Amino acid sequence: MARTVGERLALKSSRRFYLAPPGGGGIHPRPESAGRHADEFMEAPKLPVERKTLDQREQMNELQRIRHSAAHILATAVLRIWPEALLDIGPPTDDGFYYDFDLKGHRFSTDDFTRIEEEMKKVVKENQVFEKSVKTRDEAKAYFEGKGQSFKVERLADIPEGEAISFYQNGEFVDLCAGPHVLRTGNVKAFKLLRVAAAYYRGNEKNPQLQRIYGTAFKNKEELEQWLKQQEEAKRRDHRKIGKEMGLFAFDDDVGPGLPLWLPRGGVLVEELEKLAKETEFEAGYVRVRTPHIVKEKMYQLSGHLPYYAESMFPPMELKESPDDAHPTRYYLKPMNCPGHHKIFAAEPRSYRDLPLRLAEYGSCYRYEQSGELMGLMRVRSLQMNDAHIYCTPEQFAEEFRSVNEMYLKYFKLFGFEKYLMRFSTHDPSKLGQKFVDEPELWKKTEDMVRQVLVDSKINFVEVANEAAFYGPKIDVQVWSVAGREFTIATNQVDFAVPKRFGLTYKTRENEAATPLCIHRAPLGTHERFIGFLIEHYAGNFPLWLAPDQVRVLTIGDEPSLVEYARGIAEELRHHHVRVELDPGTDKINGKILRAEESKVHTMLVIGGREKDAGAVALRVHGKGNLGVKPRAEVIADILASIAERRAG
RNA sequence: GCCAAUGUAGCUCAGUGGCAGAGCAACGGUUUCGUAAACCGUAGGUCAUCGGUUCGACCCCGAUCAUUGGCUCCA
Repeated sequence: MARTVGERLALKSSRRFYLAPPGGGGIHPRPESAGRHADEFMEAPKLPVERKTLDQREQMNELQRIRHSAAHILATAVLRIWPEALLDIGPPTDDGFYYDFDLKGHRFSTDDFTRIEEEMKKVVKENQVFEKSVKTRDEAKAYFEGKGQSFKVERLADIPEGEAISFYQNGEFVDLCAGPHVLRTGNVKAFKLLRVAAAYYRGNEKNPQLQRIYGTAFKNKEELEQWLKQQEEAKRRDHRKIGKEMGLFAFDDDVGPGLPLWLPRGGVLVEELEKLAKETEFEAGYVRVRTPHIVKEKMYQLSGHLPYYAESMFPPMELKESPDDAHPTRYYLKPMNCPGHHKIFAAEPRSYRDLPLRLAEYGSCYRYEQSGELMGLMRVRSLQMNDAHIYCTPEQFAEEFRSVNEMYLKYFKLFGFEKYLMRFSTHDPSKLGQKFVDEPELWKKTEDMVRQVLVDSKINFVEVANEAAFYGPKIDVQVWSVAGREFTIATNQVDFAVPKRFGLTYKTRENEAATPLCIHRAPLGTHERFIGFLIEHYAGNFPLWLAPDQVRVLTIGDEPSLVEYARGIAEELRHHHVRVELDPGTDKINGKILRAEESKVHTMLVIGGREKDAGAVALRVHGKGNLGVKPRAEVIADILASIAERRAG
């Protein structure tokens, strides 16, 4: 995880297609699907993998070399046990390494790990030297053809003419490899195999599936142990685990995969986020709209979703005028909100005086994500987006974009996000009119403006050419789940193409029709993913304003006057809309505290005879322990202030 | 969608080709207590679903569903 942004980006692979309809030959823009924007609220485009130069490879740090060498040692061991295995590649990764094999007669399973690791240990103990040699292209080809290593033969073709074709050998194992490695196998002192997985050859699903073995390696056993411990820690923060423990959300087979049920405590998180967004957006001059969940097929033909996006949409429902109606009207569940908002723009005549028009909606969308892609709350099929579309004139554009960006930063500060990456995606001028809409001046102008906004805000960002949406540049905010997966949590996109497709116009001061520019933005992404991320970010220990259980009043015993005093406190808090419960039972105070701590109740007010007599409460805060006896009024005032100010603690 | 692993009480998990188990939670009592577990009892299960093998299947086999780990996808 210590990888720099640049390194991380370089590892990502790219398989985007804006273009290339099936069998369509030439490159031309995808239909201007409004939906495209919305989806990028959800998903990160992957970044292009560029073949590393030999210079870059030389800069591999020690840990990466260890891991790269560990991959070779793994392959050495596997070939000793299964000599018929075909080899693909075995690079270091962010937190370890893998090696891809094609092995017909055997499916790797974790049961094989002990055996493979034993063999790897032998290789390490043999302390073989990693010896580099150079072959000509023909020699290399002949060598691998002789061994039947067909993947290696194909990989040879990737090496540019003029670049040396190098091999590394340790013991009996020889691999096509640009290096670098550690000096000897004995330098790989701490490693562990982690999991097996399938991986398509060259990442293309049309290619054969290889068996991939993942592992990790460190400089020494201590660092390995520490990393394994951290992985355990991460598992405890997993939003799926905490969500179950805290009763935040649930899935049910009868409801369907990827369709979360928000339980009352999770519903609190939803409500609080919406409250935050509505206040923030109101202050920023947004107006709220609402659009239906189902929309006629015609709309998605106009937006361009059909037919290209159809497979990511739930299949349509058909309305027949009569049982044998040959032309039923089809309705689709909306996969995004943009088309509806465009129609709201179009619903009334617009003047330049109406702009900027900022239409906001926490819209419910449905997407038929592939079954294998679903992941807790992070990737779902029903989602609610913190969506808005800002329609404005070119003159207003920079200011609007800037204030959207500020809204992001305000949110991130509020939640204390530190580890995120803003990725600025721009166009490639050579692909204007193909991958990108042919508006060279608008591209340049808006990209310069976006870049300036980012520079002015002094936040870290990376700029990635050729990754913009076809209709304009954009900023994606990338975060990482505790499990290490990367997600787009928020997005801010410029659109100077789709409003035209919808025929949206406003009257200028000169009384001419002009097409507005549009900004698609979702700083809080979707409830599902954002809350999933928040759960992990806070490890379920939410600040008071967000905490599903804000306050619990615990009595020491159930003596009636004591319970009465405690109930009065709870009622006063509830009157101020604090989520408070009373625990008046006969359980021992230790037991009550244990249960409150376990369910992550933020503030516990312990009430015994002494507190009652003094008009006080004993304050205890989750994770902070007993904070002592304080006057009742003071504690209540502080609770209310903390909630109103959305304090961090 | 593809490959693999997993699926036992609300939760966390034991278990065996021959009557289905524990702790916590729930429920009923007893206990009247000072900052992370007082005690006793009760109830809770089509062992994911469907089919097969077997005298007998939670266990072995197959299919399906779901989850998880990857791959692919991500408009």
